[in-house]
Amino acid sequence: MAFPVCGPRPRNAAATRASILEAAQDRFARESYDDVGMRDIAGDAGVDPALIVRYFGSKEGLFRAALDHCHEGSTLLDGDRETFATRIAHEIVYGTKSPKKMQGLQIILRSMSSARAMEVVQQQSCEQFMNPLTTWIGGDHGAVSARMAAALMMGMTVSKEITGGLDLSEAECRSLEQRLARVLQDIIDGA
Amino acid sequence: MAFPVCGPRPRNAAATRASILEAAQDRFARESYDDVGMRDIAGDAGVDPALIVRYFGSKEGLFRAALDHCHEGSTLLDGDRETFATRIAHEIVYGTKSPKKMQGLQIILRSMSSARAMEVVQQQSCEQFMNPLTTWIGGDHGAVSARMAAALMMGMTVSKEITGGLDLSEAECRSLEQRLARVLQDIIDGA
DNA sequence: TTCGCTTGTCAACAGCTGATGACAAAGCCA
DNA sequence: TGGCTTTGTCATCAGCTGTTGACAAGCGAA
Repeated sequence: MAFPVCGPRPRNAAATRASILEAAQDRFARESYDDVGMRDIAGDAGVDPALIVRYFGSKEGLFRAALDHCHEGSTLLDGDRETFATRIAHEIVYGTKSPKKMQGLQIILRSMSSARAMEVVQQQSCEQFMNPLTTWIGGDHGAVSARMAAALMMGMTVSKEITGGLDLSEAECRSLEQRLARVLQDIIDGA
Repeated sequence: MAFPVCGPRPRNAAATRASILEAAQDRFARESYDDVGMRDIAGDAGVDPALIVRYFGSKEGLFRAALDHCHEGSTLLDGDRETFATRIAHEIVYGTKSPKKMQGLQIILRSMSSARAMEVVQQQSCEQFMNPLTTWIGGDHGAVSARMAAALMMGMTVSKEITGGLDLSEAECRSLEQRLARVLQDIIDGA
């Protein structure tokens, strides 16, 4: 990621841009828009902060680009419809702290309450998350089902975040996984 | 709230303290910890910012006091167990933007991703929200059920927040309310 | 070589933030 | 009255933030 050798960074605009973008994604997935500084991202990418401004215009521009670059609305929906709920439930209960699969969702949740990032979050969460889910579920009650399913997924992520990981026993984790899968499947089936 | 007449505020420590606390609650329920400034709260309360520091020690102290002062874990659970889900569902779907009933929950969600407020949020959300809910639900699967119920409630609130209110038709709102109530009731019943 | 464009770095700025300590006045007690 | 504490205000500070413009160096073209 960062460049170990001293001296200026090798001249490679595309690679540098990619480094910045990746660093931004990682940071924004872990900390809120306000808590992440340009100097933090620049440091991670091994780059001067001024370069970020040149490439992405502003911090908000970088944030938008980072969120844009997460195409997970589709990857999350990849797979059989019958196993959707079990896959998601497993990911939620046993998934790692910062899973690449849900990086976009993490970024959205982290910065949803920052006034500066709000506009970007609103737009992107609709385009990348809610709308794909709604059409994927389909049917007359697609919008309502999508709302509920998204709420459960986001809520569980928030809940984990707030209490610092779900502190449940092994048996409780299994129970949670099963019940989560069942409720989720019922929701998307329109039960 | 603020004092219309010019000149210094009348000398009344208790009332002034209460004014600050109320202003802080309203602000923190609407904006994130980072977005709310001492000067904002002081302005709302009609007080000099320095006075806040004297009464509450620091911004974090004020935030903790504001969150402490919300005893809604109990008020939210007031009422019959059979109608719990319908009450909550109605509140979520048709509740006002900043309901007094869920002010504590709003504050928690707004500032959950701010590093500075994190510690306070973690502690308070357990004491005021998760633990009461867990014991209220009771039984062997109380902890798991509480997790899921809380996730659904928080997730719906987050979802509304992210998309700027749930833009659904009247019929969809009714459908959402009904389905939400049913799912929620099933969760707390351990189905 | 020399020119010109690209890529990266550096120092610095204006703006805002939370916090501090000196100060003024009110109210109370002797 | 005179002195003391409480209550509120003011000016100001150090620290951090995003952003800017000047500067240095790489690198291909003429």
